[in-house]
Amino acid sequence: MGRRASPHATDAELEILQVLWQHGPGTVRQVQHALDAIRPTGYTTVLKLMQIMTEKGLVVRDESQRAHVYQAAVTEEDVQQEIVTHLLDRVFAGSASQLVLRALSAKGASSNELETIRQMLDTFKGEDHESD
Amino acid sequence: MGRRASPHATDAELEILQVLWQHGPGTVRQVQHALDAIRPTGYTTVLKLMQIMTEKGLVVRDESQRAHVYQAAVTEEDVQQEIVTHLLDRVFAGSASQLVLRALSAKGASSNELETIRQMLDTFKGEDHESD
DNA sequence: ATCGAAATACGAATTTCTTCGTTGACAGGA
DNA sequence: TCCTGTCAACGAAGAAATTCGTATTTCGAT
Repeated sequence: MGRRASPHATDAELEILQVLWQHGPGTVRQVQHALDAIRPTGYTTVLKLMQIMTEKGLVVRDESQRAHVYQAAVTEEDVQQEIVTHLLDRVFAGSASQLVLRALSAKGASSNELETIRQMLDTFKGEDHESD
Repeated sequence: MGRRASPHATDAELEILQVLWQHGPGTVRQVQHALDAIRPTGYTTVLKLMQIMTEKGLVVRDESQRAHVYQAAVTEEDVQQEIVTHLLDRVFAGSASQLVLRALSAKGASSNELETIRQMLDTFKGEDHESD
């Protein structure tokens, strides 16, 4: 049958969204250049993707210029949240600590990052308190 | 055109792997019952998936019995690690702390879980030292 | 006004994912 | 033995994803 019940962005779409999130609004050409720097990517391929993303509502475009300017229509936060929620269900059986463990060992997080995470923990401890 | 060795387990495949990880080796019927309890799932659907997973090397099967017994051929750890690594690249631009943040807010982690995570942080601080 | 570069639109070809119907094999009981 | 229920095998159908070739439009420079 079809794909996911919830409108997930695909891998290729996520790559494009990352470019838009990091560099702000841009033309197809600009996005294609950014992607091509990482991996050979054709112009029409990127164009087609971005047209589909427009239909899906993942991006919006300003057609007032000859080279249309595209902009992310979903926030980085929302997309990240959705994917992580889905991931917890499907791969981690709901265990957030398992996920965190994998995230840490995935890249040998720096002390800097560890400190950032520690502060987040404190924040959460203050906000949300429920015993098990 | 064979299927790639062990690229990415799909969503449906991950559901099956979870059952095998949690309950150990089982027949198609057993897995189908487990999945059906969560969501209506046909027998032949599960069978087909597990046949494909065998080709991909995600599971192995013992055919000595009439009802073949399937077993996960990849560990939960490896699959989780692979997916998180991919996710960091594609959605979090390498920021582990961002991923952790989303994981925490995804389910309002319990104090119990927060404590577990805190301990993991200490472990990592001891193991890996970089900046700061 | 014309030519050429650059951009968009269109759609085809290919692959993968997911679901499920059908068929044939096989084992145990009446 | 023959019937019945269970199982694996096979393939097909439909949707989505991905890539890219070709046609068309448009802007600006000559």
